[in-house]
Amino acid sequence: MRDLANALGIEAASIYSHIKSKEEILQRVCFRMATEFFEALETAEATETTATGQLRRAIAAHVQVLTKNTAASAVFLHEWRHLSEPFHSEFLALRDKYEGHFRKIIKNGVEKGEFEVPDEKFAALTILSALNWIHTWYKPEGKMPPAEIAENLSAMLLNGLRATEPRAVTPLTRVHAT
Amino acid sequence: MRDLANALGIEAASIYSHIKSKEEILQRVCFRMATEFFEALETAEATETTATGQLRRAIAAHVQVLTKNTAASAVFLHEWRHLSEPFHSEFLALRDKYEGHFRKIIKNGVEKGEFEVPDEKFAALTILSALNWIHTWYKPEGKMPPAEIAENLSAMLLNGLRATEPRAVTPLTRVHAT
DNA sequence: CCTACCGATCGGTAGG
DNA sequence: CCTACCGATCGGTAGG
Repeated sequence: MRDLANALGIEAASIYSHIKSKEEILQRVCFRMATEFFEALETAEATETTATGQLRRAIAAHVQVLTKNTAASAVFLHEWRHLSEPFHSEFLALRDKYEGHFRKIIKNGVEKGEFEVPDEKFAALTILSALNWIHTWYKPEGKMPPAEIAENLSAMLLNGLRATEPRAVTPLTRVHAT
Repeated sequence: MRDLANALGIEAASIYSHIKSKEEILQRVCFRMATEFFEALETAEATETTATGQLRRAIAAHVQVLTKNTAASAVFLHEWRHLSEPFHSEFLALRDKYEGHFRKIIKNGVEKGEFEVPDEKFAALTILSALNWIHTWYKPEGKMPPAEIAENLSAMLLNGLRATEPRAVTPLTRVHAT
C-alpha cells in the first residue's frame, strides 16, 4: 500500500478515503476482468455460426483481453486465490461458467462433425491453458501483435503440429512469424 | 517460517540451524525441479528417434515430473521470480535451455516433414503452456492418471481438434476420459 | 488528503 | 534445537 501511495503521490493512509481495504482492489480487478472476458466471448459467439468459427473468434477475443492489460490479467489468473468469501466462490463460479462456454462450443463441434476429441472438458482446459500462458511472455512492443498470436494459436490448436494433410484452416491473414 | 516450524514441530528460530535463509529453500526447490525436468527430458529424447516419438515422450516426461509433486511444481513455475541474483539469471538460462530442447525436437520434425508449424519457438511455448497449466487442476486422486493426461495432451497437440482426417496418432493406450 | 500512530507479523540473530 | 529478542514492515485507524 505504501508503494501504491507513492506511485499516486499521496500518503499511504490517504488511500483509505478511496477504498475500504486492500482486498477491495483485488476484488475490483478480478471481477472487472471477468466481465471483460465474458463480453468479448459473447460477441465472438454471436458473430459466428460454425463451431470452428466460434472457437477461432473466442480464442482471438480471449487473447485480445489478455494482452490489453497484462498486469490486470496476471491478477485475474493468479491472485484471485486470495479473495475472501463470498468473493472467492463467486469468482470460481464465473470461471467455471466461462470454461463452460468453451466446452459447449467444442461439444457442438463434435456433434456437427467438425471436431473429434477424447474429452470436451479436457480439450477446453488445454485450449485455455495454451492461451493463458501468453501473459508470462507477451510484450506489447514485441513483434507479434495479438491478432497474429491468436491466429497462430488457432492454427496450432485446431490442426496440431502434424503435416500429414492439407491445413484445414487457412485464415485470410495467415502470417508466418519470425 | 513460523508455519513451517510449526509443521516441523520445532521453534521458528531453530530452522536457521538447518538453512541459511528463507530464500535458500526457494533456491533448492527451483533448482532441484529443474534437474528433474532435464533428466526426464533427456531420457525421453534418448529412447526415441522420430520427432513425433520424441515429442510424445517429452510430453509424457514433463507431465510425470509435474504431477509427482504439484506443490514443488507450483514453486518451480511461479516463485522463481523471487530468486535473487545470480540465481534468478541462472534459473532463466536453464529454463531457456529446456525450452530449446523442445524447439529443437520441433525443428527436426519440420525438417523431416513430420511437422508443419508457422514458428518453432511459438509452437514450443504453446506446448509447454498447455502442459504447465495442469498443476492448477491436477489432483492425484482424480480419475485421470498422469500417463493418460499425457496421452490426451499429445493427441490434442499433435493432431488438433479437427476431425477431417484419420488420426495420425493412435497410441497403444488410447483411453477416452470421463 | 495529512499527521501520528497502532498492533500484528515478518525474517532473522545472540547466546546458550 | 530453545529462549529471548530485534528492527522493519504490514494493513489499517483516529482525528483532523
